[in-house]
Amino acid sequence: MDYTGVYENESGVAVTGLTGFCLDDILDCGQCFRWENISKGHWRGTAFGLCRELIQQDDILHIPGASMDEFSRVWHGYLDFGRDYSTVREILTKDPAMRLAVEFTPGMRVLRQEPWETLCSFIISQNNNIKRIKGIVSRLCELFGEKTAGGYTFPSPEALSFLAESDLAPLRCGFRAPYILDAARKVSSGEVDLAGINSLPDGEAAAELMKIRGVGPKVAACALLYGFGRAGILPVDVWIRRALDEFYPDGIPQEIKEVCGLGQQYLFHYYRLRNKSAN
DNA sequence: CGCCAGGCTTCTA
DNA sequence: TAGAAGCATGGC
Repeated sequence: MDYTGVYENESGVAVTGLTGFCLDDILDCGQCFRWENISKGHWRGTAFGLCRELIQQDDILHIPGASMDEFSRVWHGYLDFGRDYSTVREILTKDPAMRLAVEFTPGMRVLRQEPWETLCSFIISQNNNIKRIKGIVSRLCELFGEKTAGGYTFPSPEALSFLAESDLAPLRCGFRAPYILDAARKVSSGEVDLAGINSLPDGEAAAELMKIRGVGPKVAACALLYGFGRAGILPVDVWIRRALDEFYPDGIPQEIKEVCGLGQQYLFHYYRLRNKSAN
């Protein structure tokens, strides 16, 4: 367990005794696109239709407005508290290159996001930069999501399936517009069965997602890792490609394969920040 | 201004 | 079947 207690008080929920948890690293590492930074350790965003602030002060996470029930239904899973990251770090640090990445941001975690939102967001991510991905996703939610207290939900595949390509023009998402619509239509019709993904092995799960135009190996891998909790799947983008070439010319060591998708998140963040000034 | 971005589809040899 | 070109848009 990566926390020792959860309490509800008049302002919301507090998660105490956190270890291996750094909100700033978790929400600003390219795995999610709907969180806005207010100040250090303080973020606002929407997940599972709930607009909340997340505030970390040392080893305490505050979620104003949340209830105990909401925490166990939504945030426990979203923040991946069901997984013991001290064990994850222990496995990853067996490998010297991965040790560098883990020690760089020991508080990294991989969120467990909504499957459809994750798939759609990473369709938008292709050949794109994180700043602009956030803008497109934000406009998508404001235009086609449902208004909630403080924000907007991520639009359902059904809602998007009725749209024409011209309706998506305000998103300014370029060549990705037909991909979004194809995904929405295939998911809402059941031609691509998101609910059934969980019962498929990795390869077949990826193949199911790749029935959608604009979904290739990388987008499918991201959806499976971030949206379906497949810790052993490793998305390879341009940054990870460079890191793999530098650190693992002979492939990923067998001993870390079961959590290499999680390792990828530490590595992505480490390598990107090391080889760029920032973003 | 030019290069590039959490890639994919299509064209070409 | 491998490799390159083309793709919209805007960040830096």
